[in-house]
Amino acid sequence: MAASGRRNSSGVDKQRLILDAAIRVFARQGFHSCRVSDVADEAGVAYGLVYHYFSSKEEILNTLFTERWELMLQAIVEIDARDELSARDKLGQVAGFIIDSYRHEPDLMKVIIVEVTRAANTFGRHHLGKIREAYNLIAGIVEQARVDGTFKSDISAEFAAMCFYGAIEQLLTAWIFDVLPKSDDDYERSKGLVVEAICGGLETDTVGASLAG
Amino acid sequence: MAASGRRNSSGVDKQRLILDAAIRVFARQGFHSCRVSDVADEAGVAYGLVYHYFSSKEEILNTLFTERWELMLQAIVEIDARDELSARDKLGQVAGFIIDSYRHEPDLMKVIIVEVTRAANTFGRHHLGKIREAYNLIAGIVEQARVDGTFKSDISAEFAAMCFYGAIEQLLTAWIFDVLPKSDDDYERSKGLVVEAICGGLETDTVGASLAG
Amino acid sequence: MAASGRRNSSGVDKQRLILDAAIRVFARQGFHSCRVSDVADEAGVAYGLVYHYFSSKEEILNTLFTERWELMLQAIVEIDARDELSARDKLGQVAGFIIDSYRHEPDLMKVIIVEVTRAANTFGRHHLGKIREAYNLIAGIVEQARVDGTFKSDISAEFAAMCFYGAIEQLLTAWIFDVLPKSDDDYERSKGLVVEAICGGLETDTVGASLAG
Amino acid sequence: MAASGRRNSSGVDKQRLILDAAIRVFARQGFHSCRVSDVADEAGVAYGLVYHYFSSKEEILNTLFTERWELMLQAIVEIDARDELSARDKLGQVAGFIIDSYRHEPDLMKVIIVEVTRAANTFGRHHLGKIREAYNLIAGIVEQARVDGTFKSDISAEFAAMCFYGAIEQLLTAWIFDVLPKSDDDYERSKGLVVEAICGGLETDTVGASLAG
DNA sequence: TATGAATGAGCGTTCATTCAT
DNA sequence: GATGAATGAACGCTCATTCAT
Repeated sequence: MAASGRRNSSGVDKQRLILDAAIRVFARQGFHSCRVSDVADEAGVAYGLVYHYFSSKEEILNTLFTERWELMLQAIVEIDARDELSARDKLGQVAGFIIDSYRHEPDLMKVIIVEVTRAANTFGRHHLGKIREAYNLIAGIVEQARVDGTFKSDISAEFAAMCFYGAIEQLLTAWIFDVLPKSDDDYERSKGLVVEAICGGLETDTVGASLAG
Repeated sequence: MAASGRRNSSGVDKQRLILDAAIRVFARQGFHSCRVSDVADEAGVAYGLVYHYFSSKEEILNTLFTERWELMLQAIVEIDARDELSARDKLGQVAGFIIDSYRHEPDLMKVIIVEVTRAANTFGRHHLGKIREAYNLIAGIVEQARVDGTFKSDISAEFAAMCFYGAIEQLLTAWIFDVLPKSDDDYERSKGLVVEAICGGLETDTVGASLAG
Repeated sequence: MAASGRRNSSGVDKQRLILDAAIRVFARQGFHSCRVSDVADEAGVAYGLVYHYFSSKEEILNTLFTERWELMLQAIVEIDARDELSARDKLGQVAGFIIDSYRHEPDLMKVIIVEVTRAANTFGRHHLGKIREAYNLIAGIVEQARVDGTFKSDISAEFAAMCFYGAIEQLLTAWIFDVLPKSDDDYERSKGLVVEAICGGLETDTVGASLAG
Repeated sequence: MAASGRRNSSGVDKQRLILDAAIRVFARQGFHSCRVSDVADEAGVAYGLVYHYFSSKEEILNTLFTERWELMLQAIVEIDARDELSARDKLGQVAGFIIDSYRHEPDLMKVIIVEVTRAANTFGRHHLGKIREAYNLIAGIVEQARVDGTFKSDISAEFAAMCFYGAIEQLLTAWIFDVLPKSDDDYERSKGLVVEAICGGLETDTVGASLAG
């Protein structure tokens, strides 16, 4: 329980202190626009200590991303393992997990989305493998539903996963940059709505709608 | 026709030359990882000349974005004006326009997406207004369908626009970074599929599906 | 004649300016103990201009070394080509060239000896090939004399070259660090003495001396 | 015998451990290119301990140099005291001592030569006094021979000492950097050859040779 | 227009040294 | 003695931008 993180006499885990400070600074100023000294100042530690714990500024970001992304991958795996859930419900749980992550740690999620997953040609590049794992897990959920006939078979699972993931990431981005309103209620309702939009479609379920397809 | 672009004695529009070189260089190396001299070299001009036509490296990117984004906004406006089209068809035309843009000018679209719309806390920030215009136009199409009853009213138009735009941008991002296959056929089919996924939903149109919503 | 060195409007070759400043600064403070800004200040140019002409601080030193060492190699080759000279006379010319180099450009020679040829495990390492060329040229002169019987055959040419070069370099080092006196007369007399010491030996030419060998 | 070096409970003299580790690390990486922690790692101690025994990284090198150089000075003094030896024999003993030092402790001698005696404008500077003592002792041997007529009087003792010392140091440097071959036989023969070269001269003892002087 | 020499602020990183435990 | 976390000054290098020609 008191496992990770060295703890010095003052009971503070300086490495954690630096990581948390980095979250705030990266979220506020952006990874490229901040200096290592900004992180050190925010953490209240000396400049060099950052390099005692991390080999570079990049490694701080890598650590933040990996820590959190791994949690998400685990969560999706666990959700996918619950056989009692339908594909739609599984996707709903996934959306819920991601949206809750943003609710509880908006700065961290902002950093991960803005500086890593959406920064596809800089940091995202290094983590594309891990990012794809998430796509693949989502695609797996879709694929199962295609096989059992609840999802349309003419839309490939990979394609569907992109639409689903893209919609959620756009949602978070919209919150991050104040393009969509964000009350507790907005967050809660969004969990269901994003799944309704992607799984059920925007169209009302009329005969006309299905014919128009 | 001979509208924009000064033409010097040698008949070459150096400004255009620089812009086109910038597209290739930004796409290849990324905006932050390239130097102004890389762009100048690619264009075959002295790098001082870049500053004759553009006030800064950023202004090159701004110009590229604005040029293209304006075209897209116009296209959406025109699509939206065609009263004979259903909302789904309008969205299909929008998706088609964006996908074709990528097909015909992948480097330019890569730059716009990777360096501007997805770089929300650097360049995207400066263009958020213009980007929102696109969101709003799409939302307008959705809103019309909500009013006439073809689209679900419990999903707000703004929310739906995010899902739709996010799905398409994710699709292009996947192509850009080779996460999804990209043959001519893939491009063509995707136009219909992305609309089918978002408007019609991933689920098959069974009674069960509508009950599950 | 006006060949090397770009010349700007003010008629000054800034690259040369920087090289000459570097000679003074490196000689005064040592390569490792000076900053690039010290060189720039000494040259009276902006910091960045140093990097306009040289890719790194090291390249400045490399350039200084290579320029001068090449001259020396050429000189030795030319001396060696003069068939009318005996081996001793050739070595005398070589010693004379090196000693004159120090007389006329003590700072440059100090830098070359202290920072390159004697810094065998840092810069000397990179130039060992060129340094060996000098050893080999000297060994070539000795070898010729071994063949014609004027030099002892039991001392290999390579070994002899080391003794000769080592003695001269030590001599210059002694001058550099004020261990030996250095008047114009000292310099002139040294040219003959170092050859006399190495070729003729320290011992007087008595029967006893040869028996003692 | 149990003189220097504290011994702790575990029977290990940590100071000696650090010094020996430093010899290996300095020889392998060079003094400037290694960190204090490299030395500590090599010694298997925490790097804070290095500062318990030495006031600075430099003091480690100073200690290594001083220890060894003092031994050499003592040896030369003892050799010089042996009245039964000729000057040439004394110089032969000195050369033998230095060459044997390198044979038995090549790393230590490499460090002393490369990092101190040849690094004249950094560490050599601090030890110039001690280094000069060696020059002077050698010069003393030569001077004695000049007085008794066995050595040429027109070559000053100080000058001769430089030639002799320079030749030997160059020889060791050549071995250190693999410029000359180094078998046991090479080492043994070199002892006599270096003296033969400097005292007897490279030239064969012909009348011509003495006339040429 | 066109060139590229010249400028200089800015930043990531290293590492010797200190010190609380 | 022994540890290694903590400090912070120092420096090489980049590159957008300016400007004289």
